[in-house]
Amino acid sequence: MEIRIGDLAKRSGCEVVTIRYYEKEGLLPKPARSGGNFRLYGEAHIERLQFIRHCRSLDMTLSEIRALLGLRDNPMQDCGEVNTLLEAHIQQVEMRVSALLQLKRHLVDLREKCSGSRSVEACGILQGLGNRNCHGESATNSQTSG
Amino acid sequence: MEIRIGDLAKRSGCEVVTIRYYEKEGLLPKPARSGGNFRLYGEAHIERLQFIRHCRSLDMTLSEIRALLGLRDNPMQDCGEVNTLLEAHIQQVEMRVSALLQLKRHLVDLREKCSGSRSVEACGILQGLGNRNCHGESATNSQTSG
DNA sequence: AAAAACTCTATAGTCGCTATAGAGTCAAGT
DNA sequence: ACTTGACTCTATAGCGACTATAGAGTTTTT
Ligand SMILES: [Zn+2]
Ligand SMILES: [Zn+2]
Ligand SMILES: [Zn+2]
Ligand SMILES: [Zn+2]
Repeated sequence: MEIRIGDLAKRSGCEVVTIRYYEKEGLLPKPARSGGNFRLYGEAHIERLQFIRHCRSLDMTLSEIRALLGLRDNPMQDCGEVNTLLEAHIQQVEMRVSALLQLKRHLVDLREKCSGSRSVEACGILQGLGNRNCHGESATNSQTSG
Repeated sequence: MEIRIGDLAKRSGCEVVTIRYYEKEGLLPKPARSGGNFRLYGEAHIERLQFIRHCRSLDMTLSEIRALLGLRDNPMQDCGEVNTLLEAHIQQVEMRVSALLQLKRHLVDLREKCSGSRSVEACGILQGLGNRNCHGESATNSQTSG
């Protein structure tokens, strides 16, 4: 059961170049080669690539995935690290969600500011964007002394 | 009122290199130079950079910001485009939020799968990640025929 | 004058791919 | 055997929005 890179791409829903990229990044082990130097993949590669794609669909970074693969490759280990990693990832996602929601609220506020007037000059949106006190910059920026 | 790049950076809460980058990208006009070839900025630059940073804090891309600046530079125009751009941006943010929420739900489901067992091999999380049917791939992937 | 702090340009790196160029390989048709 | 076409190979550059570095020059402070 040896398939070529194109078939693997089809099976995994991932581009050929991406597969080669994963190989270069050390996520996929180097496969056997045919006489004509084509990559030949087996079941293990297929399954591993699906694992990677699954993790990617969950927005994990390649380095998170590398860590998970490393754990998977040593099945005798304690799975505590898996939990830790997943937990950290969930928190990252949560943080991004709340940041985006705050963002959206601000954007919607901004949208209200255009009273449907005509000129750009009078548009409340652009005025709002030009106003530095429009929304709190306290979160990221705490060094005001100088 | 001419300030140097470092002061502008402090005022705008943005790195020196980033300011130079904005200049190269055409978002900030080339400033005057001192005898020693240092950039010298005036009020207009400060205000414009604050506008840019404000937009960036709303996660707008530089090309969206470029468009807004272009509109702002021609104040007689109709502000309809401003609205359109903002509306599109809000929708993008909304889409990202819902994608992230779906993601989070999946991640939380996954987290439940680890029953606190010990070995990585038996960990439900890794098993879940290895299972291609774990979550619907119908959204992105519709070409199953071949 | 010397040291520290700032600025200059140019270049490469980040992440997770995507796109391109130019060459080689393979299977099918004639 | 020859050609066509689909596939694959390596190597390199580009995306976006920066960040980091090197090596030189300028200004300010001591
Ligand atoms: Zn308006
Ligand atoms: Zn604001
Ligand atoms: Zn577990
Ligand atoms: Zn899943």
